[in-house]
Parts: sequence; C-alpha cells; structure tokens
Amino acid sequence: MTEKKATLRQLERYPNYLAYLKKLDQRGIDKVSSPMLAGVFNCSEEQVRKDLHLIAKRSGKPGSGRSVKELIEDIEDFLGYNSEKRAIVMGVGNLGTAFLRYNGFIKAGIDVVAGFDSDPKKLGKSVEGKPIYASSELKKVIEAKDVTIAIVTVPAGSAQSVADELSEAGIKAICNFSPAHLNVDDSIEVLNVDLAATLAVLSHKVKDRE
Amino acid sequence: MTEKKATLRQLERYPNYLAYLKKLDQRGIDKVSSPMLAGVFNCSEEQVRKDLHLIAKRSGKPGSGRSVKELIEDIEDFLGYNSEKRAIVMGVGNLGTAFLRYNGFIKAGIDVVAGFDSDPKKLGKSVEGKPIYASSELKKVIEAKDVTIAIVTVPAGSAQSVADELSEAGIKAICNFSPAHLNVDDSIEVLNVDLAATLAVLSHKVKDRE
DNA sequence: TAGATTGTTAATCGATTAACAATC
DNA sequence: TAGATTGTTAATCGATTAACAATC
Repeated sequence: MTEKKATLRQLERYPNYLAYLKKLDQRGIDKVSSPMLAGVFNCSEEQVRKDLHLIAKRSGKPGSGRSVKELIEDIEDFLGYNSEKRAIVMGVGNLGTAFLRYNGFIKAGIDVVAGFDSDPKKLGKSVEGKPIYASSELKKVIEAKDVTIAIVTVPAGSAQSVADELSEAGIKAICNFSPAHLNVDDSIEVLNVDLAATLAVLSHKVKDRE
Repeated sequence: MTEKKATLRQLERYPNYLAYLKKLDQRGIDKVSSPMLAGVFNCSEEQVRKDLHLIAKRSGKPGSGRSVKELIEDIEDFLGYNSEKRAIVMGVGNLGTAFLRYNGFIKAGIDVVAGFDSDPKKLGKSVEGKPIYASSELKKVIEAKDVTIAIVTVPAGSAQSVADELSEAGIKAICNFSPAHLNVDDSIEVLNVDLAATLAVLSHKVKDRE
C-alpha cells in the first residue's frame, strides 16, 4: 500500500493542485494538462508532470491531458483524505475552540474528537458536541478513539510539558501552533505552525520586493 | 536596508531557531554554537552556520560561539518583528475571531487592527476592541491604517471575490486560510495555509514511517 | 598554547528543467 | 495524419554538506 515517496516540497504542492482542480471541476471542466497547470502555478510543466505522475493511479492521455475528476480522487487518496484519522486539540482557548468548531477538517478525513484543557471550569463541558477533558484522561482517550494527531494551541510556556504528556500517551503526530520549540522523541512527527512567524515572513517577503 | 536575501527554506528555519534561542535565554544560557543547534534541529552544523551568518549583524567568536541575546535580536530584526505592520481579518467566523482575539501576533510586530464580514448582524460590533466593517469600507481602512496584510478566513466559495476586493483596495500580502486557489496579480504575495491539508500531510508522513 | 568554533571555498547531493521519443 | 501532451532519461541548477584555514 506504500506509494513511491514524495519529497516534502511535493507534499506542499499537492494541496494547491487540489484546490485548483476542484475549482475546475465546479466549472464543469473535465480535462486538464500540465502546461495549463504550470501556467496557473508559475512553475514548469515538467514539474507538474512529475508531481502528477507520481501520485496518479491512471495515466494521462498524450494530446489531451488528464481527467480532472480522476486527479482529484488520486490526490485526495494520496494525501489520505479518504482514510479517517482522529485528532484532539490541546488547549481550548480561542484558537483551540476554533479548531473544535471548524468543520473543514472532515473533508480531509480528519475528525477532531475532543479537547483538553487544564482549566477546571472548562472540564466536562463540550464544544460543538466535542467533550473537554483533563490531561489525566489523555492516554485513555487516545487509545479508545485511536487518535493519531494532537493539535497544540496552549501558550508557549506550557507547550513542552503538554508535548511530554502526549508523547507519554502514545501520540503519533503533533501540529504545534505555539511559538515554542518542542523536544520530543524522533518517532513523533512534529510540524511547527507559528502563525505570528508565518505572517512576519510574509511581510518580510513584501519588503524584499521593494 | 536590504540584507542579502535568504531562500524560502531558510526563512522557514529562522522562526525555529528563534523559538529555541528564546528558551535558552530564559534558562540564562548566553552562548550558543552551531554544533549545538545542529544537534537540536537534526541538521548539519554547516547549515546552521550559514543560516546564522546570513542574518547576524555581529560575528561569532571562534571557539566559543555566538551570543544568544544578540542572535535573538538579529533574527527578530531580520524577520521584521521590530517593524510594525498592520493586518486585517477577512471573515469573522470561528477562525477569524480567534485571530482578532489572539494576542501573540504583536510580539512579531503585527497589529491586527480590524475585521471584515458580510453578515450585517456583525457590522458595527467589535471583537477585543477591534471594529468589524463591511467590505465597502476596505479601501478606506487599508489606506487610513496603512494595512499590509489580509488574513483570509472566509469559506472557499467566497475566497476569490474577497481576494479581488483586497487586490482592488491595494493590499500587499494575503495569508489565505481557505482551501481555495486564489488568482491574484503577481504583485501581491500570497501564502496558502490550508489547515486541513496541513494536518493531512502530517498524518501522511506518519503513515509513511510504517 | 591547545581546543573549539567560526567564516568561506570546494565537492556533493537532490530537485528542477530541458529534451525527446512514444502515443492518443 | 498532424498537433498536443504524456512519460522518462539526461543536463542543469541550487542548496546542503564537507573541508579547512583563520582566530578567539
């Protein structure tokens, strides 16, 4: 079941292709070619061809291109949109609550099943039908619901201890929204999404243009 | 004022260095070396050296390394944490509200000044003291407050029209949280942050390990 | 000084681009 | 068929790693 492996750069590109292909599909366009996508994304058609070839289950037709619907299916399949995964949110503050409420994850096969918080006032309550637990319940919930991913939205100061608890409880992947560096075992995948830094980088690029 | 330019990859690494350096600083550690950082980030010490050398205003001391405090200062300077920028949020739903409330942006020099929404019930209200306007006010607000960045959190269906309005109103950069491809003029920097796709990619990597 | 680490040039590695035969 | 696009191998480009002299 393991496909050829994509590079990190490619992984980053697939969601962009996907978003655009869906747009085409909505407009009723059912064929797409590499030169066409290359134009849209400002990259070479060879890159598009390699990217699509890597993950496509069916080959394209020389002369006419590839089926939009088939490509959407294959990219979603490759990214795992069709294999259900469970996630939890650590820290039910503003951002954490937004993740519990956000219903856009489900289309990517990700089901956010619960929140965790240290504030006793929040315990036992629920957001959008998703219960909020104390971290003492972590291991139990992770095992019972087969949770793979933890979304960490606690303040920087407590991020490391939360990461330790997650590691202890057997989590597989952490998506870290706190602006803190996490020390965890190499067996856990960590992705840092520092929103403030992301925006800073964006504006840095604007400055560079001038 | 334009420093040598960093590659995209480097830009992504600086926030990680920064988070770790701050941790060291808190612990009262005031010297850091490339081999040490390389160990923490699982990369080569040469890469660390090149990254730091590129942005450091002061040189390191052979034998003993670099000053943690100076590095923090230089990275923050380079990323633009010390040059105030204004941002607005398009779409005051769950995620948008979280961004209006989140106070972590200010340390990166980003001041979220207002929200925009199409729902008449929300207009005139405010979140965390930040007013919510109709998009008819876009141009006025962007010009009056010298806004650089727009954070787009509207549903995929309206993302393109919002992008068009932003373009029209003279925005410089868009951080797009909707899972939609945006067609905008090349003069506008666009960064796509598809959270669902991000998580999917993360869990894809977990799968690949097995 | 001796040990460690810097800054920087040269070698290697990987990803992107170019080229082209195959084919719908 | 002719035109366009695919799949794939070879060439190029850029980024990472290795090497090493300089120096605190």
